[in-house]
Amino acid sequence: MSNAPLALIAANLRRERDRTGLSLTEVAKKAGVAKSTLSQLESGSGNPSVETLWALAVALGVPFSRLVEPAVPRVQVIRAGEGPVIHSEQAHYSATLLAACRPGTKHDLYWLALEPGGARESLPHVPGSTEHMIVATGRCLAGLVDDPVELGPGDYIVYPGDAPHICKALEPGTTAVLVMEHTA
Amino acid sequence: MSNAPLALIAANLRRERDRTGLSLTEVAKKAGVAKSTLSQLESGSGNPSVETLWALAVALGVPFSRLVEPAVPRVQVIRAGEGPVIHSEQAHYSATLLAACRPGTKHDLYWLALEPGGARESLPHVPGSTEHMIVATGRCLAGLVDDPVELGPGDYIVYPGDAPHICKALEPGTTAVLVMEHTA
DNA sequence: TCCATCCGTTCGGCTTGACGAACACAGGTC
DNA sequence: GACCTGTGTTCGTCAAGCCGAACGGATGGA
Repeated sequence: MSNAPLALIAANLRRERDRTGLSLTEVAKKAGVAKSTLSQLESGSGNPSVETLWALAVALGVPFSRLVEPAVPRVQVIRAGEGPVIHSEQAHYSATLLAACRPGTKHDLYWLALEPGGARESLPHVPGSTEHMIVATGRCLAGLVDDPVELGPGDYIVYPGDAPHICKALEPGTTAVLVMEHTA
Repeated sequence: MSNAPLALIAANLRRERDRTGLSLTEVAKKAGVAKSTLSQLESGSGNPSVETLWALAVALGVPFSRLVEPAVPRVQVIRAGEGPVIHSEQAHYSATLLAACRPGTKHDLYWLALEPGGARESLPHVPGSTEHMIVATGRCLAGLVDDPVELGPGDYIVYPGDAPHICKALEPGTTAVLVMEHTA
């Protein structure tokens, strides 16, 4: 979240336009903005209005945020038990980080291995974050602290990550995938 | 991706400011913009420049895109076998959509149930997309068509979604979580 | 009641983004 | 060579965003 998104926007506009293979003139016409405006934006001068940038995003066929945020990466495999184990506070669970939230992406990916006994109770973290959990094997209790839900294999739950939530295994060998989505 | 983000921005600004509990005056001062400007923006009139909106996003402690895109939900559970099955071309596999890529988010979440026999070979889809797969149960062959990798429970793989890739069960009852990340 | 202090809104001004036209340049075609 | 059509750039003009100040309203002491 740098303080000067203008250069970033310039680079993004250029990159996306290159991707489509369209000319500056074509994109400008398609978006309904003056080509002079687009030219200035791609050169890094100028502070576009939201409407202008929006029109360009539509013309380029990309989501708005693609023009305002950094770019991104190929094939990688992490074998079970190989990845960096992030938390392991109690012996009752471990979380392996599979994919960290690189700049440009908006989610972390964890593999959870849970054992009955301790409840993993998380305090709210980053405001605006959302957690998605899919149970792979076993059974567990998950969701908000004041309204947990029992889940089995293949079950899926979403809940706000910025509210107190819980995750507690009901069977030995319970595993799950956790997608931590950062909207903030 | 409506064509009039102004009303959306207005609502988002108001909502985020309410969340912080700050007054209009405070936020404006913190962001370094005139409170008159913020007032107009929250009332839906006005088409802010990127810099202005950026400053407000920083002041509110939210990512830029949070102000430009629709809001999100709360707790939701999809039981195994309940969600909409998106593809089921061959009897050899089914994909259940758990979380669709809502505007503002950047990934789809699928639960895959695979049976040996057919190979699910996907043509490249959206340029710039990336797929993350974690095997829940069973074994399968996944990755790029010309260099597949054998995976077991808990194994994780990332690969570009815009290249030809494959997913083929090696055991009956193979299940996996698929995160389709849209960077474009 | 009066005053103080906050809230958010509405009002002129200055600044700046967006536009269209004119511009310089490159690659074809005759 | 002259000519046209495309590229992307740089100008001057106009509209609009942004600003600060002045405003009406709500609250809370003294």
